[in-house]
Amino acid sequence: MPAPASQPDLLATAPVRVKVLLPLPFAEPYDYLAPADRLPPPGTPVRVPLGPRETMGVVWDETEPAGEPVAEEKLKPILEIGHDLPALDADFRQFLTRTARYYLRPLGDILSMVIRRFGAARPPRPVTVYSPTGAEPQRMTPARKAVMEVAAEGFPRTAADLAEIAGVGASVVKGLAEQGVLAAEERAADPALRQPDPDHARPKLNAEQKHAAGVLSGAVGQGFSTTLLEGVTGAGKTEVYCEAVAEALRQGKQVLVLLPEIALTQQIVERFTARFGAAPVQWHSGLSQKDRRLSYRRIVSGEARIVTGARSALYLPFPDLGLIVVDEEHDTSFKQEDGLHYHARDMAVLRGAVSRFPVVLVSATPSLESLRNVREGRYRHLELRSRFGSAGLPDVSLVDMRTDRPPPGRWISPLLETAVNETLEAGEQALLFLNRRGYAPLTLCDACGFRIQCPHCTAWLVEHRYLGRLQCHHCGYSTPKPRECPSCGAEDRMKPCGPGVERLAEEAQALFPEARLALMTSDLIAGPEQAEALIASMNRGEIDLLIGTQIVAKGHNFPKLTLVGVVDADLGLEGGDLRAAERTHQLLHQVAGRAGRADRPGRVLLQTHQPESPVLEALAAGDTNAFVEAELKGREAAGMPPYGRLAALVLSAPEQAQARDLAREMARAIPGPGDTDIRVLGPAPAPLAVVRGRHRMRFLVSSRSGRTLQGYIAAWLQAVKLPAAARLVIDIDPQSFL
DNA sequence: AGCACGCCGACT
DNA sequence: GTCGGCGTGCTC
Repeated sequence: MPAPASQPDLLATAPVRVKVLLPLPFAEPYDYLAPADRLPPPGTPVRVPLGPRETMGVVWDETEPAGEPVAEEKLKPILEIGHDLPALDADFRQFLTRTARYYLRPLGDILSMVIRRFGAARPPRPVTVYSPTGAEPQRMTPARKAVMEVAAEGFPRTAADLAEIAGVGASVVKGLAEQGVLAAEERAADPALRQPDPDHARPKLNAEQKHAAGVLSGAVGQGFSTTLLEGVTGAGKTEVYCEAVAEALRQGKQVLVLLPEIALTQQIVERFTARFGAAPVQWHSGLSQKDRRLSYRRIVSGEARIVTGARSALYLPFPDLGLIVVDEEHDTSFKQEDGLHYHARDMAVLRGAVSRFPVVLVSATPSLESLRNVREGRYRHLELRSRFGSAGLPDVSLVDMRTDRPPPGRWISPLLETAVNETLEAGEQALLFLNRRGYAPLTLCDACGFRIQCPHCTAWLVEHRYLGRLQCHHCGYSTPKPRECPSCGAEDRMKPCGPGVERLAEEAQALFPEARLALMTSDLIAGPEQAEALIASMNRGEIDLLIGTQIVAKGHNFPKLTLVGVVDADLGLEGGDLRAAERTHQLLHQVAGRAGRADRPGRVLLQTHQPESPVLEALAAGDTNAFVEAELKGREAAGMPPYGRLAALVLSAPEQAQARDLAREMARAIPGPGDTDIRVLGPAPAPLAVVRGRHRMRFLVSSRSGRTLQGYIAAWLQAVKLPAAARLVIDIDPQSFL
């Protein structure tokens, strides 16, 4: 806050125009005034007036004059420089600009991701802590004695802490301080961070790992490169990329390790702590506000040298970033699908390109995008074989559900049932995997056939029996399960239809009454600590049969697990999602990686109605290369990613007729065919035609040859004027088409 | 994103 | 006759 007296002084020299980018949906920065002799350089955070209010912004680079400059008399002065806020360096500003251009979003929207965090930069107010001076109190009372004993432990503590531990009132501490028995001292509330040591515990690497580690470390400090590090679970990928992390530390660089799921961070944190002798700084949505603020300050000050983070960590202004590792690079949760759509893996590569440092993508089952980039020579490729050799791979077999049929209303086939029994009798653990949350995905009236639908969306409501409610997995709507049919009024005729994990658990408990069973799903696990507790319990052998959704298939290692049953291996193959086959393959490969890590050979049973599908055949044969080869050929033939490109445009409006009419209007503005290979499909009702009461129409834009679509879409949209009630969401490289 | 300005229904 | 609904548009 500038002293009022200094205001006239600020404007004493002729003020000049400065570009300031605001965290609002504007593509261009606004002009403000700053004193010529104290010109804030680009990247400086500033507070500026905007209409009747104020907002934070960032001084931006001079841009190409977009048109008429704003009239001089409209310009307002910058109010304040954000002294304790992080400046955005030129590379980072360039990164934001490129992100905006790639995803066709106003630059200000991208900046808002950065500015949202500014609140965390303010240091906490210093606290007063007390430690003994060595002097004796004038009169020793029991209360004073208790305080002195706690203080003698040697850690400076706040008055409140001392009093609480000693079990006395805070006034006792104050009294001792006044007498000079305790010395007061101001302490910045951020404790010092223990720094990682690149040479703390260097692992023994085999020849292959050593080679890979050498290549990765050698790339650090040598400009931009992208390397795909591929290797099955247990092949030592983490140990290998940690050598590159160590090299970056030696060069004084910060390192960002991106992880797809909070559930995964705990074990990575432990491994990093063991390797470097200090815990990495974490950044993810599960942090408390206090921890997040602390992490933020450590990251933007450069104190944090190794940061493990979720995708949003990419948009933190690291002052010294010199390496990004994207672990589990194939994971679909790197693509943010709401609000700002961006793919953290792709943006990590962009970040490295802009700032000229290496990026390492790590996976047991790389995405087809990355594999193609390897084939085209854009990415380096390092492969690690399993240290157990191929003998460690589990035995995958298909269960044909058309012949090996479970009884009606059940989903565990006799073959799978037998296998589970054998496993449990041998004292080993089994896992049943079904990627469907809840009890039943559909509830219908067996009197009239009525199906319960979400009132706001076009999705069925999913029964969650432990909650006793029906829930919409798209908008979160939930309602108690009705006893009467909402349509015909028949009582007690609402029947669950199809399996969810909760129902599968019920079936399993009935089939295996002796088994100690645990259910692991994203909605039953409150946070990383709970996930960790469940994993630990599994490792201690307190669970015989684990039942779960996707969440169980993410990077855990259960040594006593020897059987995995995939209850519906077809699930991912339906629904017209172009990546379904790839996802199924990755998922099963990951699940397969769980089984039989130690001395026991693992078994995987895939229940399917399509045992002859090439995907399942390739999996049963354990032939990953065959799968990748076939899938890449198919994508190329279809002109689909990673060969072709896609973008989805979803137009939504409160009224169906309005959405339809506006979509037609947009369709009329579609640029003529010209000589391009770009095609527009639609408008069609989006797969989820109604979400949160808004009616959605979708266009799909595709280029078979892989030409970028951004220019085409931008030109198209320039010709369209939409009313305020309508919203248009552009999704470049959509993952799911919902 | 906010926030104001601006034209049509139920209230003192 | 006014208070207030949120549709449209502007903010350097």
